[in-house]
Order: sequence, then C-alpha cells, then structure tokens
Amino acid sequence: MTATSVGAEAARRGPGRPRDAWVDAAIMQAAIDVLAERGPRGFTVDLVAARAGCGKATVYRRWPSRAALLLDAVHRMGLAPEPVDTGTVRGDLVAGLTQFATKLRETPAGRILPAVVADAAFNTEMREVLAAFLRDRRGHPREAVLRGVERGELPPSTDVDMVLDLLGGVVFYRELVSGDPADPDYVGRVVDLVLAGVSRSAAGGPRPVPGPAATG
Amino acid sequence: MTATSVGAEAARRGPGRPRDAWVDAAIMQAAIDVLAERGPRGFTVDLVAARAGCGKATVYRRWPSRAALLLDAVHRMGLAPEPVDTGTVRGDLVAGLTQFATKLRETPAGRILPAVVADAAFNTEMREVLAAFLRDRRGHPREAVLRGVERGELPPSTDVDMVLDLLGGVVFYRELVSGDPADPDYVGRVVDLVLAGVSRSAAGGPRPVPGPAATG
DNA sequence: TCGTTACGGAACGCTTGCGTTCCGTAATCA
DNA sequence: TGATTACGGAACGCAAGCGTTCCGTAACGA
Repeated sequence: MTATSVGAEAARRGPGRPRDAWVDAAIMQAAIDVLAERGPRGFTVDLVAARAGCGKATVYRRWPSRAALLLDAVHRMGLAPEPVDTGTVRGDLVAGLTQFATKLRETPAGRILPAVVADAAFNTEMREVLAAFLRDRRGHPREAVLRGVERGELPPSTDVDMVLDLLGGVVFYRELVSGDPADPDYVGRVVDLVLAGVSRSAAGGPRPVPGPAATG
Repeated sequence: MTATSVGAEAARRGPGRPRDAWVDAAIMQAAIDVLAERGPRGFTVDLVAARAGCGKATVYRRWPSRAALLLDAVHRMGLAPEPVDTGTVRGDLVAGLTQFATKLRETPAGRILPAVVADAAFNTEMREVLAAFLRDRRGHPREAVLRGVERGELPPSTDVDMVLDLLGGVVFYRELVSGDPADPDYVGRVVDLVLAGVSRSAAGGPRPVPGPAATG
C-alpha cells in the first residue's frame, strides 16, 4: 500500500504547491543508505530526514510511520534478478548466482537482507516481504534448471527445489554468514559439484556412495 | 570476560551475604528466553529482570551493561555440536546435520542465530562471536569428511570446505531463511547428492556435465 | 550484636526517538 | 492577488529504556 501510494499521491492535481518528486527519491535513497549503514536499530526518521536534507514533516507527509518507511526501503533495496539464458544449465546457474553474489557484496542489499531474515522471525510483515523476495528470486534459476532437464542435460528425476536450496543456500551462507566471497571461480566449482551430484544420484540409484574401501 | 567472571565472583568469599547462584541462572535463562521471544530490539534489562523475578540492581550487580548481558546470552544459547562417529561419512554427516537442524528448530538458538548474523554486520564483538561459533561448529563435520577421505569413501581431491559450505549452508537456509524444515529425510537426500557430486567431480574430470543432448 | 553485602522493589535523572505542531518561505491555481 | 499546499527547520509532548540510587529486609562473618 504505502509503497505504491507515494507515486500516485505525487501525481494527483489539486490546489497548492505540488509535491517534489526529487524529495521522494532523496528520502528513499537516504532510507536505504541509513538502513544499510546503521542497521534496523540505527534506522531513525530523524537521521533519514537529515541525510535526505529535508524536514521530518516532509517525511511524514509521505509515509505514516517509521515502520512503513523501513518496510518500503526494504522493498526497494534492489535485488531483482535479471534473466539469463546462455544455452546450458551450468552457464545459466553460474551467471545468475555470480550476479546474485556480486549484488550481495556490492550493494546495500547485502547489509539489509540479513536484517530482514532476522526480523522475519518476529514480524509478520517482514516475513511476507522475505517470502515474496525468495519467490521472485527463485523464478529464473528454476526455469534454468527446468530447461536443462528438457534439454537432457539433467535427468528427469532432478529435484529442482533441492538444487536451488543448495546453490542459493551456499551463496547466501558464504556472502552473508561466513563472510567469504562467492566469486565466479567458487560459484563455478559449486555448480559443477551439484550438477554432477544430480546426474550421478539419478544414474547411481539409491546408494550413490560406495561402502568403505578395504583399508587393511 | 563477563561470561567467565560471573561464576568466579559468586565463588569468592568476603564479608556480607553471598551471591545467590540460583539468581545467576534465573537471569541468564530469562535473558535467553527474552532474546529468543522478542529479538534484540525487545531485549530490555527491565524485561529480563522482571522475567527472572529480581530487581534491575541485581542484574547490574552481575553484568555491567545491557550489551554485556546480551552478548553473554548469545554465548550460552546452546548450539555446541556433539561428536558423532557412525563409521561412514554419510552416517556422520546425516547425524550431525540432523542434530544441528533439530536444535535450530526446537531451541531458542534458532531464533537467536539470525539476529547474531544480522548484527555481525554492524558490531565487531558480535562478528567475533559468530566467527567463533562457525569455527567450533565446523570442527566435527570436517573431521568426519577427512575420515571419509582416509577410508577411501571420498577422493583425495575432495574440497572439504566446499562440502561443509554446501551442507551447512543448505541447512541454515532451510531452517532459518526459507522456513522449510531440514528433516532427516531431506538431510539424507542432500548428503547423498553432495557426496555423489564429490565422487563424480573427481572421477569425471573438469567437465562433469555433458553438453546439451540433441533435442531434435 | 554489629558491620557488610545481597535481595526485591521502586523511584530517579537522563537520553533517544517517535510523531506532531508551528514558523517563515516558496510554488501553484483560481 | 488571495487561497492552498509543500518546503526546510525547529520545537514540542510523550514514552521507553538505560544505568543509578535508595529503601526495608535477609543472610553471612566476626
């Protein structure tokens, strides 16, 4: 509601001085920056307004509360995936995951997303934001894997969700939890490992790992 | 410092009424509960004291500040891994990961850990707590994988850290981010997939995934 | 018994931050 | 020109929470 009503209100014509669209953008950019730099605990309306170079009243003319502004900033942190289609599963996955990892590392989103995940445990609205984010984020890679199955690169029994969990999880873990980067080389090797596992799991049947070799 | 000094201080003998060790425990348990139920934002000394059934002064006699108490509560949230040795890599990994997933789901740690990760981006002490946690947590599974290599279950070229990243990452992701459980069945299939990938990556050389099959 | 320290509980001063209100100025419409 | 609304900026009331202090009571050693 809040997110979409801003533009609409700015566009309406009535008597008096119209809203300044530049101020809308300045406040939102300041909100994203403050959220990324100081975290949810340091996200204050006073600081956002100061950073945007406007008065608090100007902020409250557009958003009804601190919570609404914070939620809107999360919505707009900019992690929308761009579609890729290189012709192979491996190419698509490596490109998509590298793109994702780079954004986590180099945009405010990487500092904001962990806070969203943490807050989702206590906040219904944040939980919905996170769910929507994950849904949107998995669409393209899911299609990439499905294309791979259609092409015959991967077996029909491929567990698509498990592949996405593994690859998304490891990038998330490295970039946001352990702090190690998921660079293109690493992503390439991870994708190779997982795709090899998918192929071999299907081909090898229910016991893909051999018993211990004779050691004595 | 704070964490270890509590017991020591309670043990010292001097004039006057001695500290009540039960109160120590009540405050710490209340702190863990409040942190898990309300999150870092709702973690207030007043609430912890009320929950523990004691006065705020009694809390401040033991911890110098809210931050110290919070950090101590994080230290004691209880996610220490228990060693497992079933005789196979698969058995060890499935047991250890299932144990980890269960604790994340059924103890306060699962609600606290994401907050720790999020706060680590802004707080040096929390970053150190997280680093120590990850180091401790990876020890046993690392040894399990190394035993598997020694036994010949896995190739010598196995990238141990990548295996741990993948398996730890996917459990973390499912339990704490997407909200889907990593139950024993799921864990078993994930471990199978990853171990199959490790074996096949080594056996198949640098191009584990075949090119697209002829599609028509 | 006396001095010392801990206890639960209440109150305190202080700071921070939310959301509101008001000011003088600027932009737009009738 | 006058009415209306937005602007940056400052101030306000209010609530929450930190850390401290004090109270009367309780437990310990000398």
